[in-house]
Amino acid sequence: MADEQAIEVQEALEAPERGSAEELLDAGARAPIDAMRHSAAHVMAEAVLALFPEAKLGIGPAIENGFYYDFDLPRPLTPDDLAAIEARMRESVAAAHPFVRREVPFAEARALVAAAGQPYKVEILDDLAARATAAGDPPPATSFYEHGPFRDLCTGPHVATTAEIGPFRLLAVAGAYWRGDEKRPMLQRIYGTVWGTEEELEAFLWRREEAKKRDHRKLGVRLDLFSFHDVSPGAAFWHPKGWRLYTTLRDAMRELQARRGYDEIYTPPLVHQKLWEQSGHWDHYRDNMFLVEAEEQTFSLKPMNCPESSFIYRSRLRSYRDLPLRLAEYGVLHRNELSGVLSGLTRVRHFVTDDAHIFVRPDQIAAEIEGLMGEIRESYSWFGLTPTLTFGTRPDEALGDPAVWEETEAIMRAELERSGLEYRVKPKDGAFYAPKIDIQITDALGREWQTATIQVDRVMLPERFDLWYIDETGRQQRPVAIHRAIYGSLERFIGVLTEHFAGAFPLWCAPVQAVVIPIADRHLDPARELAAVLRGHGLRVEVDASGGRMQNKIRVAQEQKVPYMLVLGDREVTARTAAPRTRAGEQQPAEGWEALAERLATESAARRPE
RNA sequence: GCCGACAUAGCUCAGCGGUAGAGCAGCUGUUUCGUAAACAGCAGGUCCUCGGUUCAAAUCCGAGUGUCGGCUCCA
Repeated sequence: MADEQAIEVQEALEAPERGSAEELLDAGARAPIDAMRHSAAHVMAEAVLALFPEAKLGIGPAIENGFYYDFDLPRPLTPDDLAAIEARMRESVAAAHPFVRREVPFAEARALVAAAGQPYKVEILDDLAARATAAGDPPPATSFYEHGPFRDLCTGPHVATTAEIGPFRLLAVAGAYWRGDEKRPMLQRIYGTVWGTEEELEAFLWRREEAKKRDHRKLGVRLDLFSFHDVSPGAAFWHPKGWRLYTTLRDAMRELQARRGYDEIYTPPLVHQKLWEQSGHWDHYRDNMFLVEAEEQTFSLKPMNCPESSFIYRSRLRSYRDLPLRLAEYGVLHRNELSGVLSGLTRVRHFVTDDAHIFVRPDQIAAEIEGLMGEIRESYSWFGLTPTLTFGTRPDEALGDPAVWEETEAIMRAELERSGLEYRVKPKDGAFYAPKIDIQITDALGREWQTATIQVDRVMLPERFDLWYIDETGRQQRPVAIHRAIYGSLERFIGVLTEHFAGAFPLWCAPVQAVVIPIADRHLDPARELAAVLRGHGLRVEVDASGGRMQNKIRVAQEQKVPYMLVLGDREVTARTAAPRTRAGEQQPAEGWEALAERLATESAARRPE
């Protein structure tokens, strides 16, 4: 059942560059990097005020990699403005203004910011006062930080002088609602990055460039995997190569699921309104659903599979002996995401998840989770990824008996421990109907993505859809419904993999596993024969029949990131061999066709990440 | 949805009031080549859509569509 959080494949948090230098001190300045970044925000505000005296200041915190500051300005900023602001900032840094802290009584502080014509700052203070009053406290003491001509309401801390701000760069300007509230004014947010050393700044900018190069939206076009068209925003058109990748990933998961005792089902994508009323989506999720009218009835494209799987569960009487019942479904889902948030494959309106609903008896929860951990560990090893886990516990407004929650959470926690995988706990971060384990992966550029999720639901599906089974004493019992996905959305997973591997997919899932390269046209027929031999072993092979030179064919295959290039010239044709070259540039000794086919097929079947 | 930017050949981009351009890819021909680009020629466009300004619009203005950067980080 579940609301939007059920299988939250869409909510991946892209958190660029975690860890690294964040908490490090700059050796020279001895200032924590956050103080440096926050100080840079002040310096930027100083520069903006110098250029736009009428600017109203929002907030300007340190963030991952840098800082931002929000401004209410008379006109939109241009890239030229950014350059001008950055130039003024450098002057301020060169002037080495000391940061001076001043403690100021509340009333005086309020008068100061009001006199300065800073309504957002006044609002911040009024909020603080209101909160203090609500807690029965007197208005809080406040502090200002000053440097040179600039003064800002601020708790600090800051570096000693503006000269201690490390190498920085302004990055972008973007709209941001005041306090993240779409009903409040839209401010202009300027993002910047600051680092302790020039090398770190360069490294950051390099990673940023590299991330741009690896962007799956660009690689998807270059590798001919998929395309997007305005006739269906937020939905990929899969080209033959992309679809090969897609089906290969899906079929690998199907193979694993078959081994693990899953059954696969398929339920209709178009479902009557009344189901959504029963599930609760009609009240809570309608805005995100695509509605379709037919004969004065309202249907919706399903945003998730859960409710319909309950029909299959209830299609016959279930015995305790039938459980666990593992129903996997590659259902086609549609969610009407706001047009502004769509982004390549990672934020789409149409997608498919490797979804499953597992119905178990309460005494089977632990064993099932243990099994799921194994599934996750195995499938992520295909890509050389090590998942990290996040355990979300009971939120404040949760459905169901707190005692049952506690019991479930205890079981899950024990299994997390046993799994040996790294995990963190986010208290109260569970779905409102189920504690959950979210799975994150960190890609080759250190970016973290959320993919899979496991939710142990003892309320929503079981109760709301009135599911039960007959126990050994003949009584009706509620099953537990475990919602789980491992890849999450295939679309998104492919987007993440594309960026992780920079398009150089492991052999086992590469859309084209080998290209046969005839040196001259007289080698074309043998090349086709070789390709047939390889295809006979289930390999995905192409022949480069273009009129180009061998060097050019290698270059093309190299750019297409094909794992193996099999060169065929006079020597090889005579000997019925081929000379393999890997995309890493390694030249391997010529090998007989059959032996080569067997070797590559074995390598492929092993599903190794390379 | 909201703020800003962008939309020119299959791809990457130039042109920014006066006859639509390049590189790559494609096609044709020549070359038949030994591990990351042979040579030559040809073809390729409602300059996103609709409306407006102008003698004249890819270019300026407005609306629409799509794409991109953001809209969580609370002095």
